[in-house]
Amino acid sequence: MRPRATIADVAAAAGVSLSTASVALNGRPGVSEATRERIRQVARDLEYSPSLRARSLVTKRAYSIGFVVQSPATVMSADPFFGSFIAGIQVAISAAGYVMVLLVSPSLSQTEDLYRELAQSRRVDGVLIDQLRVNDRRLELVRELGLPAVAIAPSSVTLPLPMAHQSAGGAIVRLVRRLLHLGHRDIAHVAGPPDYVHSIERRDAWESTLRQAGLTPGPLIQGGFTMSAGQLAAEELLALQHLPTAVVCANDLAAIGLIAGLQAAGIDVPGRVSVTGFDGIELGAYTTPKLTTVQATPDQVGRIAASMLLELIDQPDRQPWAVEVPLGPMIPGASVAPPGNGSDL
Amino acid sequence: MRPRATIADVAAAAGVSLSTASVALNGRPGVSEATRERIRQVARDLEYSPSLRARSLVTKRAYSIGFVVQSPATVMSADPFFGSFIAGIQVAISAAGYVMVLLVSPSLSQTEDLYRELAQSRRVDGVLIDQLRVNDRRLELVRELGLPAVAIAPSSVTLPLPMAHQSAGGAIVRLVRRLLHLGHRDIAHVAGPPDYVHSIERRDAWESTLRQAGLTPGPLIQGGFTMSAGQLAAEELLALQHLPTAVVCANDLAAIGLIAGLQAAGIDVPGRVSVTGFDGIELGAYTTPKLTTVQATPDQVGRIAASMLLELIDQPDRQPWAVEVPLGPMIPGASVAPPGNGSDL
DNA sequence: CTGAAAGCGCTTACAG
DNA sequence: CTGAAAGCGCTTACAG
Repeated sequence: MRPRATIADVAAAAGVSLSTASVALNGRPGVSEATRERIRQVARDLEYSPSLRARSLVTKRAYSIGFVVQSPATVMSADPFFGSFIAGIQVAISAAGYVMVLLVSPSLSQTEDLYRELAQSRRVDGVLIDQLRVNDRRLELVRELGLPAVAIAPSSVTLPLPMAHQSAGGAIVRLVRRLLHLGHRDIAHVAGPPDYVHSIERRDAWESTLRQAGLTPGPLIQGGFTMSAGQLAAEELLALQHLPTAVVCANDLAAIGLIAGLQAAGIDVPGRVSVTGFDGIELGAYTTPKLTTVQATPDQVGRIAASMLLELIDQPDRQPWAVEVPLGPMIPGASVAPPGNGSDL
Repeated sequence: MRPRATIADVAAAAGVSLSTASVALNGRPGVSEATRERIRQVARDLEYSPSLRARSLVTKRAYSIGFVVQSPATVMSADPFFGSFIAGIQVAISAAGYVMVLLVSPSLSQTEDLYRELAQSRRVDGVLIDQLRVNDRRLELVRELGLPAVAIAPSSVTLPLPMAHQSAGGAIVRLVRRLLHLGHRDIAHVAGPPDYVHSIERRDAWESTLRQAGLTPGPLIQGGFTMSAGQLAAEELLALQHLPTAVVCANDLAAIGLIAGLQAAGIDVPGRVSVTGFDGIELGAYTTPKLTTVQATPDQVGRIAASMLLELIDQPDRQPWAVEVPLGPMIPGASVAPPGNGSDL
C-alpha cells in the first residue's frame, strides 16, 4: 500500500497543530466552525483516513467484537440461522465503526481457549455467547477475563450477564396448541441435544403445554438439531408400541429428517402422523408435504444482541439486563392435519 | 478488564531493559539463553500477554484478513460451502496469529465500499475474493487500494492476482461422461446466474464435453444456485417439446429443487429424467432419490487461499501464482439411471 | 550480549 | 479558541 496521509500531514497542510486537527476531525467542541471546515477540507484533499491501530492504542478499544461458533460443520452447513444472525450483528455494529471477528471451533475446550486468546490479545472489546450449554463454562470464563459479553439465551434462564432472549419455547407452545386444537391427544417430542439450554426450553414448553391441557406428555425422543437426528428419531418412534398422532420437533431440520424417515417406512405424513418444526428455514417449503413451523428471527437476535454488547462495552459496570426478541409468525403447511386420517398399522 | 502487565513491567521485574525484554520474548537472536529464559519466566509469572494494538502500530500489520460475503441470506442460508470454507481459512491463519474479519454485504456496490473501508482503516492486511463475477470491479479496486488479495476462481480464468482454483468444471465433465456412459444422448444443463465466472465454467464444461462426444448440447436453462431456481428450471424443462433424458445442474441445491419440481409434475426421477448436482452437500443424501454429485472441498479451498494470502502479505510484490485445489470423489446416487426406463409423455 | 532513544499515529488533559 | 507535551505499549536500529 502506498504511504497514507497522517493527521500530522493534515495539520501541517491546514497550518494548525496536531491537537486542533484531531479535535476538529473528531467533531469535538473547542474549534471554530471555520477552522473545523478548513481542516476537514484539507483532510478530504489528502484522502486522510485515520489509522485505527493508532486510535486503538490510545483509546484502548479494538473496535471489534468477537463471536466463536462451535462445530461449524453442523451449525453452519445446514442452519440458516447463522447467515441472518451475523447479518444482523453487522447492521448493529457497523455504524459504530465496529467489525466482527469470527472464529470457528471444533470443540468446547477449544472454544474456551479462543475466547481467552481474544481477550488476552485485546483483539475484541466484547463477545457474543451463543448455543449455551447447561453449566456453560464460558460464563465463568468471561467474568474471570473481565470480557464484556452478551448471551443469546431462552427467556426461561437467568444469567449474570445481559441477555437477548428469543423464546423458541413460545413457538413450541403455539404449535402444540395448534395440534391440540386439531384434536391430537398423543403428541410426541423430538428434542435437541439435552445439554443445550434451548433444547431444554423447547422440551419443557412441549411438556407443560400438554400438562396444562390435562394430558400426559407422549413419547420423548432424544434427538438433535440435524436431519440425521430426525431420521434416527423416526426409527425410534417406529419401534414404539403405537405411533403418536403428532410429533413436535425441536427444529425444522430434525422435522425434515423425521418426515423423510417416516415416509421411507411407508408412514403417511400427515395422514398417519402430523409433524411440526421450528425456525422457518427455506427448505421447509420444499419438502412434501410442506412443513408447519414458526418463523424464527435470527437477524433481529443478532442485531439486538450486538447493540446490547456495544452498550455494555460503553458501560462495563452496568447491571445485567435482558431484551426479548419477538418471534415471527406461524407458517402453516400440509405436514399437519387432524388425527385419524390414516389407517393404523 | 483489570490492568494487564506490559512489557515494561516484565523488563523491570526481570531487571533488564525494554528492548532486551522484547528481543527475548520474540525469540530474536541477541540475548543469552539464560536471560531469555529468565525473562520468559517473569512474563509467565506476570501473565504477560503482548498488546496486539501496540505491536500493530509499529509493525504496520493488522494481523487480520478480511472476507466479504455477498447476499448472506442466499449464500449462507443454504450453502454449506460457507461453514467449511471459513473453518479452512482459520486453520491456515491461526498459527500465524491472524484472525478473520467477516463482513456481509447485501449488494455489489456495498461490497466495494466495505473492501474500501477495510483497506483505508487498515483493519486487515489482505482480503479474499470469492464469488467472482464477469468483469468484477473488485479486481481493479484492490489493485487501486494496494490491498493484497487472493481470488477463489475456476481454473479456466486468469487474473492479475494469486488464485486458488477449484475446478468445478472438472466435476461437470466427470458427471456428463458418466451420463454418456449410461447411454444418455440428450443431456440438458441448468446453469447458475450468467454473470458468475463459476457459472460459465460449469456451462462450458457441459457443452464442450458433449461436443467432444460428437453430440449437440441439449437445452440450456438459465437457472441459479438455489432450490427455488431449480424448481423454476423444472417448469421450463416441462414446457419444452420433449424432455431431455438427463439434466446436469450447476450445483446440488438447484438439482434438489429441480427434482422436487419434476416430481411435483409427476415425472419420475431417474426413470424418466436423470439428475446430477455438484457440491456434495448433506441434504443430497436425504432426497429421494439420493443425488448423484461430486464432492467439493471448500475447507481445502479456504485453507489454501488463506495461506496464499499470508504469503502475499509477506511478499506483496510477488508475481501472481495459482494453486489447484483437488476435488473430492463422485458420490453416486439413485438420481441417475440409464435412459428409457420411463414412458414418454 | 545489553541499554537508551526514537518512533509508529493517534488522543487527551493542560496551559496559554 | 489553539498549541506543546505526554503517553498509549510496543519494536527496531544504533551504540556501547
